Amino acid sequence: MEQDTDAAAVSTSPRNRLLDAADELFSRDGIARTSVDQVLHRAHVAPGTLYAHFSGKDGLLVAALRRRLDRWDRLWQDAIDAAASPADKLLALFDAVSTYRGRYTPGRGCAFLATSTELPDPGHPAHAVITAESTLLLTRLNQLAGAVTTDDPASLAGDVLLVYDGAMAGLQRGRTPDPLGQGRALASRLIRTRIETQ
Amino acid sequence: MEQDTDAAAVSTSPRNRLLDAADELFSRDGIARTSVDQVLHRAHVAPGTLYAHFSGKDGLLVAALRRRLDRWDRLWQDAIDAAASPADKLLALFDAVSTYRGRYTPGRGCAFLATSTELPDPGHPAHAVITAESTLLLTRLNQLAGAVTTDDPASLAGDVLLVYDGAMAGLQRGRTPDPLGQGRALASRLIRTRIETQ
DNA sequence: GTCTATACCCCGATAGAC
DNA sequence: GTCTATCGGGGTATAGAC
Repeated sequence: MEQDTDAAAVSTSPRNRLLDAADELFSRDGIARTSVDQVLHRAHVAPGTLYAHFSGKDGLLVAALRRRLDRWDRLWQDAIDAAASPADKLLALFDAVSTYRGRYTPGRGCAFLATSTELPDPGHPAHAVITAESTLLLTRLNQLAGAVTTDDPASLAGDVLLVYDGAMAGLQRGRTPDPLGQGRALASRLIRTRIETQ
Repeated sequence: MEQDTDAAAVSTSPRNRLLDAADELFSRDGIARTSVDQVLHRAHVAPGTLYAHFSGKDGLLVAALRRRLDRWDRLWQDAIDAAASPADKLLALFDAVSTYRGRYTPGRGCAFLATSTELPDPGHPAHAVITAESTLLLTRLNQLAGAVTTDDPASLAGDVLLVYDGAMAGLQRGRTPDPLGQGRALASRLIRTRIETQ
């Protein structure tokens, strides 16, 4: 046995290997269906090591979500900074998702949407990170929409968020080939309409 | 003990009580986090009865999803028939969701999206019902879009599906108050734009 | 910090009387 | 069909040596 299921898993610290394994398996197979044993095996780590670094499965999940949100925050901001026009800065949301999925494990969709589905209890510790992601999306989209139009930017931000959520759900469902591209195209049209009619 | 957690649960057959309990608990707390014991207790039914009617927890889930899809199919079609214009028939999708949520247990969002998240394995028996829901949405939306515009109706149908998925994900996340109303409004604008520019 | 071994619990499913 | 009692298995978490 002892076959390497993940080649990169052995090159970093046990803590990082645990986060990598958790991130990938939770996203791919679901949280409840992924046992701690599977995570340990994939990370090449012993049980005690997990409980030395995290409070348990929940603690590992929260840490993985937090890392995911940090990475996403930075990557999205970089995409915004690289965009030239206000419209492109708003559309950078969709490009950033593509970049994220290319750089890290694509998974099956949005980990925050998936976690809020699997653990609907607002009292669960993961809920804090889920809420933080919502706050980040809402505040940043509102800022960016304000640079595109002065006529009810909150409404534009809400529309873009709705389309974004649709793309995330579309990735999860997998019934259409490219929900991200479709969402970007629709958002682009929405923005253009706003600019024209103001 | 022996307290009634659900008043209506005792008035129908054991099979229906099981379906009601499963539908509500799976949707509210998640499938994995809902134990068979909880379903049995809520349905006031003994273990053997469940396994006399269904193959097990999975079988119960599939049957509950199937009933959900049947109800949704009928209810949506009724809303379409009641609508006057082609545009309203396309928008009936969002009204039908509101009606469904009012008539049956609202739950936290879309059971098919939630199930595809919790059980991503395409080999799982629930996958057949999930696919059937996708097919129903796609085919019916394409038909309805064809009555609205002759210029690339598939694209309009795809946009409406994206907005619908966004509303479903929005219900799940619960970060904005009324994703369904917002989705209906956005879809209405998309349809109007198509009619004007053709 | 990391390993092997294991405790302890809950879950899904079944057995057998009625 | 419905009840009570229970079996077997896999789950999370911990203990104790190194």
